[in-house]
Amino acid sequence: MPELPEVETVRQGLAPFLVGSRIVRVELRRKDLRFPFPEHFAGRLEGRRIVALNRRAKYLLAMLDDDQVLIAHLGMSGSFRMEAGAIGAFKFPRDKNPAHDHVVISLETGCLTYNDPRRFGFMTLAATDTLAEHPFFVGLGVEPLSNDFSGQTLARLFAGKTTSLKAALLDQRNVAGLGNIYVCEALHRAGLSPLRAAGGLTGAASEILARTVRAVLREAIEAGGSSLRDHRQADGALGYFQHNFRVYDREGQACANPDCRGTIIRRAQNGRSTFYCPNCQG
DNA sequence: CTCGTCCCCTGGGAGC
DNA sequence: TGCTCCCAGGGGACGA
Repeated sequence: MPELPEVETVRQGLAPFLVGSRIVRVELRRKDLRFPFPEHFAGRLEGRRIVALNRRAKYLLAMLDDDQVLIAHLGMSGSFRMEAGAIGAFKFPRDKNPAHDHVVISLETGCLTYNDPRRFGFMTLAATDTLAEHPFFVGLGVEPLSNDFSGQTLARLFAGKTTSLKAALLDQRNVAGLGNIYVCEALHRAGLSPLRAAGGLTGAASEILARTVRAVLREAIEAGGSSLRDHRQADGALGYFQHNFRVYDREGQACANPDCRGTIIRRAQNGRSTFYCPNCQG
């Protein structure tokens, strides 16, 4: 699911409701998601005020007023939904208990529900000042929308690597936040074959690739992300970047590049589907 | 290092 | 309708 643009869309949608709001009650409807919830999870959240809502790679980070961070990862199918309402006025999802609503967080500003059919997502708590050393974050690569990301960065990261461009971009230790969709889309826009060795990139190609990665992420965020099955914006609205896919899930269709008469193909790389145009991606 | 494979889990779609 | 099989925005463990 959720790659960087979807997580960022969720962050932007939730921030107006969460930042400055106090957590009133936390209801856990099971003892675990991908991992067990930490000890006293609900109790450690209740009464806390959220002072900022940040994102690192595909992680959402709710900074709390006691210098703890609520870390949330959406896995493949996780989503948050915010139902705004004054305190006392919002309703805990009462009668209906939708099968995959696993966490319900009541705030002064409304009700935040975490839904995750496949339960590959998770939530945990960490101390703010140790976040950089936390196992989830210590090995994470560069943020592709930060000033640290450039063609030079890519060239340095990929130098000497024999692995494919596809695998190198998907590896969160290099660039953090890209997933299968946006790697495929960026490589197509850059005119680069996903099969090429990452270490063989020229300086010019690195620049183009860095630019297209940023462009495709920015456009996707602008579009509210890509809604395939599970992704929703925080208010429940669908993202619409999936209509702008040029290769992802377009096997057998004509290449979207107007100068190209190729046909999109799908092939497995590192156990995941890669979509690309063998004609214009060299 | 890099690869393939299997795993976590549920659901949707294709094909029979 | 129903069954089986394959596939899915992620990530990690393990062995070759």
